[in-house]
Amino acid sequence: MLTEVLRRFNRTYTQRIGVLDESFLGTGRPLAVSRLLFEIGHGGPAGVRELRERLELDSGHLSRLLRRLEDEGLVATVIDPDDRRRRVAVLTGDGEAAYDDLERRSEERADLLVAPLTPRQQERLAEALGTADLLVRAATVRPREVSSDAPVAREATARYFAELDGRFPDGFDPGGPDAPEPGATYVVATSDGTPVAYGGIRPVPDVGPATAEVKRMWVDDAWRGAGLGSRMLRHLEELARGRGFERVVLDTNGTLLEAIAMYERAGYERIDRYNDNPYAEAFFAKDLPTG
Amino acid sequence: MLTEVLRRFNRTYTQRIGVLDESFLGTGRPLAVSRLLFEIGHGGPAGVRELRERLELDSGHLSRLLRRLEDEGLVATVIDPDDRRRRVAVLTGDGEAAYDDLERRSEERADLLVAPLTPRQQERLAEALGTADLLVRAATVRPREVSSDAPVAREATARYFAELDGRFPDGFDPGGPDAPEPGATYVVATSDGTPVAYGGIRPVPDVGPATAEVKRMWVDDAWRGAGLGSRMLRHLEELARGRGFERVVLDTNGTLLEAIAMYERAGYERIDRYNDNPYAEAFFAKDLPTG
DNA sequence: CCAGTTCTCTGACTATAGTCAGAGAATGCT
DNA sequence: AGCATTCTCTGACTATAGTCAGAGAACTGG
Repeated sequence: MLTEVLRRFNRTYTQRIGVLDESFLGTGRPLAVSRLLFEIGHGGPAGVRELRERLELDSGHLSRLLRRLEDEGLVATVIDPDDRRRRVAVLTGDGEAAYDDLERRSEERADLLVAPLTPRQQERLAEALGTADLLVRAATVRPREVSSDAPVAREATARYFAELDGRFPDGFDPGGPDAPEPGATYVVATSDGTPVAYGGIRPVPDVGPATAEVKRMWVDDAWRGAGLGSRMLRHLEELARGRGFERVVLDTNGTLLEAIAMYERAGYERIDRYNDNPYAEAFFAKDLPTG
Repeated sequence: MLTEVLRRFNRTYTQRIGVLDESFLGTGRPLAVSRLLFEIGHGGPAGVRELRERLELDSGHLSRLLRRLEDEGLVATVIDPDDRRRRVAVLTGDGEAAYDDLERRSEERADLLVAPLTPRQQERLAEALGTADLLVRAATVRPREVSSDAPVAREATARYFAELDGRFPDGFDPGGPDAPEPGATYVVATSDGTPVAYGGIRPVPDVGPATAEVKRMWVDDAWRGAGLGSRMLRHLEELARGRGFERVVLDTNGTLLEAIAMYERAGYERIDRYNDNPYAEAFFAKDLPTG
């Protein structure tokens, strides 16, 4: 069913919306060059390496595209002072102008495309595309293990703490610097380089035999409702199981209602307090299926 | 707002869903060739002309692509007996197989893409994409005047009558062959060649001075809810206004509730019966703004 | 019947995309 | 210090996409 819809949409897309790419045309620049310009302009200065990965281009190819933008005076490449092998591309003044022009063109195209729709219908379209966007992005994100002091991990942790601080009535204080917990393993899911979901497990032998604790479960606000939390939780459970744990426990605060609902959906049962975490109000456990 | 969503989605699309096009790759054929094969396979034998229009290809380019498929033994082109300048492309046995292979590949890709989502989420995605698809298609459809004996007009009329026949408690009988009404003008909106909305106006001097009647308003079942009916109605009103009419009237059957609701939303008011159409139960009129 | 039009095809290109090997500088590791 | 690795770039290609003019056959409308 879905695949059919997807393919039908694919068709509609290439015929109708795909025209947006043509806004790249009419600028006198080929598509690949415009895309590169767009990518550099989008997130400020960008390392050549990163551009290559994001656009999935061959290094020779990218190099030539960059050269072309340089020749046009739209981009300047400078050597990265931290690693003098690397180069970083920055938009020049003309480059900014060309980027803005690109933005304007694609907005015009988009406006033109949806002009025949009523405001209400445009709203529905925006909502539908937003949902589809979220779900597709969520589907293409994969959790991966990460060291707790990797930049993404630090960023995820900071955002996790910030969210707790915002949601707890009296705020949240992590209490001292973020010390690595012994034996802990962290998992992060990223999209375009920024963390969107995070979580970890660590052994807690004093709570029970073969028991692990789920820590720091966090999902980016904008990504809620796409099942990332459940997937992350399942992933952590699998990870624990693979390391011989037979039971996972976790604690959480009473204000985190969605989280609690999610744990319950995932088969977690309430247990008694097993630690002295002042922020924890609810405690859960789940036996992992062996096999 | 919407344009932002659209553009964000555009990005997601090219990065994630667009990968579906890569299913064309791995077949050893370039994208354009595969797309052509897909297009020919999709709707049975296809005239070269139609293919050129649907794929928006240069005639030389298309000719070469076709030649390539012929050399591979996937397609045979035969002269159209109705017009010996034209040629029609048909899949051979091997072509059918290659087409099926293509279908299978793109389905696999789609499955893989959405595999991490739960069934519920896949449903939501399908619904969102379906809505977006409908609205985008509806937005890119434009009404155009058409002679009442053009094939699309005949098809639309037949489907209109068929629908009435299905919805009226005692069926519907157009009563004799479809005679052209004097002075009537018909408008059709097509998508990929098939009519999706239809309607017409004709002068009815005996009902009132400078008065036109809206006839045969019809919107394809699958396209309801995208505002096509209202757009068609507005288009007909504009047409009437342009021809000097100052008032439009119309009749309809009581079972066509959505239609009645639409007329009321559009500012139509109920009037007394003005004809002896046995199927008509409700009568409406609207004064056209002059200017 | 014939002048103009339509349709598809070929020839002759140009532009764009993409690939692969290897050079030269910088860095990391031991 | 020295060796392997990483990073970007150039050279040398091939493949794909897209354009334009014009030829030749077939149709159409007076």
